[in-house]
Amino acid sequence: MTRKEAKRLTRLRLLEAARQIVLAGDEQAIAASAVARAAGVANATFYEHFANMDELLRTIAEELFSKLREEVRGPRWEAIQAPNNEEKLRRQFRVPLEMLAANPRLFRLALRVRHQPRSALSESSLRLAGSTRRDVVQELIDRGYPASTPADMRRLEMIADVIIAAIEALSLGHLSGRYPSLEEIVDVLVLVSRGTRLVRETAQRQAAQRRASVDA
Amino acid sequence: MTRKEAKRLTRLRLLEAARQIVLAGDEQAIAASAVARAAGVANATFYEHFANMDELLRTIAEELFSKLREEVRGPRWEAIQAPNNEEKLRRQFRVPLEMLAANPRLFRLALRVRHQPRSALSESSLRLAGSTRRDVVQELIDRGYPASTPADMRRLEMIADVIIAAIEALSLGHLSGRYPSLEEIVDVLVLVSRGTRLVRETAQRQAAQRRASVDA
DNA sequence: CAGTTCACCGATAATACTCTCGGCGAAAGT
DNA sequence: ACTTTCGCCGAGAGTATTATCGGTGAACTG
Repeated sequence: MTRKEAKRLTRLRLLEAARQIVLAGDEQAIAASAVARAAGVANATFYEHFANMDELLRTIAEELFSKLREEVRGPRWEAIQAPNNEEKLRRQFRVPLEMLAANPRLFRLALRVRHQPRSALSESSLRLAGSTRRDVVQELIDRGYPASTPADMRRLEMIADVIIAAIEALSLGHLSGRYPSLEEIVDVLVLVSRGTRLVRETAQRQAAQRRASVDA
Repeated sequence: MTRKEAKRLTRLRLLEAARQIVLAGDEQAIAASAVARAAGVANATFYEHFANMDELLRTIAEELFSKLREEVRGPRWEAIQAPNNEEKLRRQFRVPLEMLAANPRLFRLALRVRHQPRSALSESSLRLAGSTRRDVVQELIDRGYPASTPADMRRLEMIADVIIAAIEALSLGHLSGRYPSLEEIVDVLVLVSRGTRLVRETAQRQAAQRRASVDA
């Protein structure tokens, strides 16, 4: 079935052309005609594959952002394997930093699109942001942060928001050349997270007290 | 000179119409004709006042973002007046939080536009971001953080970036309804900044040692 | 009061984009 | 081999925008 394959190929060519335009930062005024031109097919052919531009944009947004999510999330087990706690914490910051630095165009796209409710790309970007927050919250719970009351959960979400925002802001500084050394960035992130550990220690003390009173 | 006044008035009407469109989040596809229509003047009249859309956008960007800067920066003296150090720190977080929460459309515009190099609005937004960072760095220096070496300065800029990113991220969470209580947000910000104070204490200890060795 | 300026406007040329329609030619079916 | 399918395309109707040009009448000038 060569015909199906050919169609799949032109669809892929259209998607790839659009991906390049979007990653280059020109997604504002992206036009079906421009995508078709870049893909080397006629204008009308675009509409054989997609009902309109939004449908194509939603497709590539899904691909790009789920890829970014996997890239940032995937190597976490590696971070967890670290020999001691200090190094484990450093890796949990270093791994996402490296991933964002390695995908600057995709990272910048995610930032650009996040606050643009009218864009077809924003929905996927927001889903990515939401799942990242959930992941970080889960990580905090695994590290022993308290999560029993709604107020606890709100605090964990806030801490997660701060950690994510910090990693993003410093990655951006790295990409723009202001902070050339990733290790210096990790130093600051470790420093910042030191304050939040008070939350955990308080919770552990309280848990110990609870255990003691049960024993008594 | 009623004619000059009339002209100034229609210019203001055009600016106000554009401001509303931009703050409503429709700055992507904003058109000269749409602005003229909203301002109640003919299309051609737009070009009596501005050479093109970009010129108008740069004008309102300058106005809006310098206003936002003043609003966030202005009440700082009030924060500094606080009775004790703990309350002073809390106010230094609370004041910008309240300002961002009080200007949600403008705040969201600043976020939206920041990573959009092709937008006529981005330049002003980036200037705002840069000056905010300088302000926060200065604040850290005033609070006794070390700033003698380039590495010190980089660290202060990173800490400032983290503080700003944290305030913005949590303000956004507040606006989206996730964190209804500003006091809970301030709690988390205080917690986070606790870790960075290690930098200051180390510097002060070193300064004390220097003084001691000079005395000796 | 006569002449001039000028803020505004209607009309329009030029440009760009979306989406559809009918046809063509090669692959697929029988 | 003959027919059908279908992926692609050229052309074009419909729509929206930018930017300009000449006209108009009221404000300004002397």
